[in-house]
Amino acid sequence: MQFATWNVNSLAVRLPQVLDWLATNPVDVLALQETKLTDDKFPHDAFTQAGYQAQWFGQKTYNGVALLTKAPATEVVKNIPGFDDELARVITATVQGVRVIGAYFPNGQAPGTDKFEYKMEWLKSLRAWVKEEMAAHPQLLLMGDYNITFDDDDVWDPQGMQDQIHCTEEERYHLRALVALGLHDSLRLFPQPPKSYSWWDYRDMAFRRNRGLRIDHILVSEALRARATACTIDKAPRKNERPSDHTPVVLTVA
DNA sequence: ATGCCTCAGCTCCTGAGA
Repeated sequence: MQFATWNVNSLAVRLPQVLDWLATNPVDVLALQETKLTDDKFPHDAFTQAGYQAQWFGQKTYNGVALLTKAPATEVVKNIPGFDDELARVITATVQGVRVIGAYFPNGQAPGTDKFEYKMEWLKSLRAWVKEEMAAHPQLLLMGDYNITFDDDDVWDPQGMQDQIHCTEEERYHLRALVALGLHDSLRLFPQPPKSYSWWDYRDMAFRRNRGLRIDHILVSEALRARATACTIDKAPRKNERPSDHTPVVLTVA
């Protein structure tokens, strides 16, 4: 069984690329972020024709998340229960016995801003809720665009980005606190090429120069870690014409 | 350079992303 996450930066623009990718990477679950579509505009027919059922939760202009699944998705929850949020960032469902949380974590803009404070509050609420979900669902996976790096290995220029957004100690504290619930960073369960990133700026030929960040993650519960056999970053879609600035992360479990 | 690209939209500039 395979799970993947991909921030597509507008599903309206990227739909053909997502369909192409699914045709060659027929994963069981694909979590999308930054669909940037209101729910009435979600292209569910295109996914149905491709053999995927969809659950979606969007809004105008920004944010928006979805889960594409081969098998039916049940117990669907949108956003974080108990956390009042105007922004569409989280979608959760049970698929083939696995609790799947797809999330678009807040960017946070810069330390000291209102958006950074919102990111901290959001992270706190997410953690409380993930803890509850883990108690109810031993087989659990939290994947998406975290907008946080774990450490210097996730950053092309650790010195230049020290204490900058995605790399602050406060953000990393919250990321480690999620792990401390009993989750595992899938990618690092397996050997990876050095300088493995999931996002590259559109500017300055950043992808060609591999000036990137690893900010898209798949965290898995202990029960799912025991089943994991591979985790990879697929850089191929970043080479497309009009690519998303993010590229998919893929987890394989037995 | 509070910029460099890219995307959405009250669209020919601005806000936001990361």
